[in-house]
Amino acid sequence: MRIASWNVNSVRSRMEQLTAWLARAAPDVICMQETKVEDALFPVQALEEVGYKCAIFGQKSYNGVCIGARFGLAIEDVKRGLDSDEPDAQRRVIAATIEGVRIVNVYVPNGEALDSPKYPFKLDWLSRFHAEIATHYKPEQELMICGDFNVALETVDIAEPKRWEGQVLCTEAERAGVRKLLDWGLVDAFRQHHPEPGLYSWWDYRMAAFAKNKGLRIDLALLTKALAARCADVTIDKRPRELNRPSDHAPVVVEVK
DNA sequence: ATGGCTGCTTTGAGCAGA
Repeated sequence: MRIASWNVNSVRSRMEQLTAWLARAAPDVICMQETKVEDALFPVQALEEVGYKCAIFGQKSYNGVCIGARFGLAIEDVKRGLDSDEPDAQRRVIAATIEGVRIVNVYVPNGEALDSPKYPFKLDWLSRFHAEIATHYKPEQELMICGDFNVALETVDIAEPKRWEGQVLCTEAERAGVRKLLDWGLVDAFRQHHPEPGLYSWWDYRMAAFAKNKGLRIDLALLTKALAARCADVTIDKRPRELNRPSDHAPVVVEVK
């Protein structure tokens, strides 16, 4: 089974690139973040026309997540949001079971800046997310948490570590929030297969960051050991980022035997 | 380099992303 995760930065403005990529990469599951559309306006039919059924959890303009699965694969036990969410919470998590694998698709808050209220919101969100995982799941089961974590865990995940030192996406407090998940019983599957530097998942739209490969690896696939044992490879597909008016994120593809 | 791109929004300047 091939499971992909992609922050598409608006599913509607990305439809042409998304459907072309799905046809080429042929994932069995596509987890999207930042769909930026309320459920009633989500392009359900267009995705069905290219062979994917979607479980969606969106909102107008901001955030929004989706798990799509190739026809024939049942999307079971869908859960939207966190136990600790307020009724009108930002829509950042959707979970489902497909082929016996529990998949939790997340769009972690950006945090904006150290002096912004969004930064403590991000840290609190990570804490609440950890509580959600620890409450509902066991490290022994086959579980994947994938998505846009908006955290670069290591220096090797940053093209310009000095420029980013202490900045949002790279602070110790944010990293501690993600490491708490790892300590619970998950591995950063991409790094297990690709320890080398220069590999990123996001590049700023500005300053020709992609052309210079000045990126960050902030899109992750965290797997329990039980699932990591079945993982043949994890890749970041840079090709969609080369297109005209792309998402600023590249898809991450997890191959499970 | 506090700009620089891009997508969204009661359509056009301001917010948000990262």
